[in-house]
Parts: sequence; C-alpha cells; structure tokens
Amino acid sequence: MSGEKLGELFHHDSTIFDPYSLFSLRSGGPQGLESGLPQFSGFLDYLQSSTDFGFTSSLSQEPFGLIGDRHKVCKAEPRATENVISSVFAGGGTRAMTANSSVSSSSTEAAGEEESDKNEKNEEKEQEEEDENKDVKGADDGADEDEKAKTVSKSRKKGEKRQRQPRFAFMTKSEVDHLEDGYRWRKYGQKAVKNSRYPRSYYRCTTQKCLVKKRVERSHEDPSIVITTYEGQHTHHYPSNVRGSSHMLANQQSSMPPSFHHDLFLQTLTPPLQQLNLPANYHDLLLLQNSIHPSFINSNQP
DNA sequence: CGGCTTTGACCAGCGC
DNA sequence: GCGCTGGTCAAAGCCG
Repeated sequence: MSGEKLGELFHHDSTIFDPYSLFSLRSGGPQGLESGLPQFSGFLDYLQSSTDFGFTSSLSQEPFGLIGDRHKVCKAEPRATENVISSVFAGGGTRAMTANSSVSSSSTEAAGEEESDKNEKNEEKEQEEEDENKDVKGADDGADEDEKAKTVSKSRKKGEKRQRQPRFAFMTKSEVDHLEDGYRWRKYGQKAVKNSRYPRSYYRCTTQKCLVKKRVERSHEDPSIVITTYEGQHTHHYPSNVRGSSHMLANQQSSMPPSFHHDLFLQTLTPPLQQLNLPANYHDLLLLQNSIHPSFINSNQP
C-alpha cells in the first residue's frame, strides 16, 4: 500500500470515537451519542488547534457527531498494560465499537452497507456454503471427495471482495502480547510477518454472532511495543464470565473518570508518536504516521 | 469434556 | 500469469 493511498483513505475518513469504550462498557446503561459528546469537546479543541495533526481540518469541517465515517483517532486505556503509546483507527466504520460506547459516529451509506453485509453474510454463510458445494461438485467430478469438500468450504463467492470492518490500531508498551480488554478472544491463527521476527496473532471474539476480530503483533523495531488492531464492533456487553473482567472493571472505575481524558491522550499520543519507529509494514500504523505527523512517515520510508 | 491454542494448508488480493 | 503475502480454516493436541 502506498503512502498516497493511505493519505487518500485517511482524508475520506474522519471520525472520532471513544476508544475507551472499546475497553470499558460502563454500568448505567448505554450511552448514546448525545451523552458522549461532551467527552470529546476538549479533544476536538486540541485537534483543531494543533498544527501537528494533518487531519484536524477534516475534523473541524464537520460538527462532531456528523463527521464522516471512517477514520477514528483514539486513545486506549492502558488497562492491563504499562503504557499505551498511541492508537489509530483505519478502515470503514460507522458506529461506536460497543453498544455502550460513549460516542457513536453517524452512519454513512458505505458503512451501513458494510454493517448489513456483515450480518447478512453471517446469517447466509451456511447457506452459501451449501450452494457452493453443489456448484463445485457439478463442475469438478474427478476430484477427491474429501479434498473437494475442504476446498469448497473455504471458497468464497467469486467476484465478491472481502468486506473490511472498521479497524483501529494502537500500540502498547507491554510484556504480554495479548492484552486483557474485558472480552473473551479465541485465537484462530498466527502468521509470520514479513520483515519481522515476531509473529502476528489473530483473535476472534468468542461471543456468538459477534464478529469482532483483533490482530496482535509485536513491533519488530521495538519489541516492547505490542500493536493491537481491532476490527469490527462488539454486539454485546462484556461477557460475565470473562477471565479477569471483574478486576478490570473495578480497576477502570477507580482509575478512569467517566469522561474522556484528552489531556491524557496528549501525553500518551503526541510525543511518543514522533519518537517511535513504527513498523514499516504495518498498514494501519502507516496510516497513523501519515495522518498524525506527515514528516514522520517520510522519515520511515525507504 | 468443552474451550482454547497451535500449526500447516488453503485462498484471495495485489504487484510485477 | 505468477509469486508473494495476509488472512482464514480446521484438525490435532493441550489444559482445567
């Protein structure tokens, strides 16, 4: 992916949401858009006044809550971790990450389609696979039965591009790879990453019908930094039986006020971002570099 | 025994 | 068209 493309992507996408909500579904019922808005006023003020952020103009052009759909800048609560370095959102998205999110952005057509596609896809998946089985069987009579079934089950509809869910990534200084965030995750894959000696792990939310995924990898340039990318939106609250959730919930209530700490965000995001050497192969972080500090991305490009 | 991780294989997308 | 890479699947094994 080129820097140009990333920049282009970024300028199409401008939404701020409460990343904190990703990690903390608060008690007291869902918080709608209205109730969440004040949390960001300070943050927006900062963005609009900052000269370091290339995206401030796009943010300030639209009233908050009506901002475009895709790009989200966020701060993550360093819950089970030492220190959240920075965070970034990439990809298409609409609503806040969780039902209880403090801020939910307005839906756009594209995002709406994506969302409905996601649900439909999920519901139709089994039917699709059945249909595909029939199709392929008819066309490929000579193949081994087992192999056939295997291949068919994995195949997707031709001509259909893989749908991407809203994504955001953040970097955390931590010794543990898989950071506890209150949700239950099942690891479904691990891949070696090009230009990195550290593998990337793929996790899926274990809650039924919740399609949220996350990728976890270590920065090859600074192994103490864990890069976590979330994709999709939780359709549920914290699972009650989650390991360590009670501890985390207690922790969050005592450590975090109910509003977004934009000053904390500034402490964690701004300086480290400009000091960090981000992995060059990391799409979302390239996006981050490009959007946060244009000079930074240049310094990391070959 | 259920839930989870590991891991090799497979597939799609993209660049050349 | 081919090769590379990221993403996903699913069988096997592990663990509480």
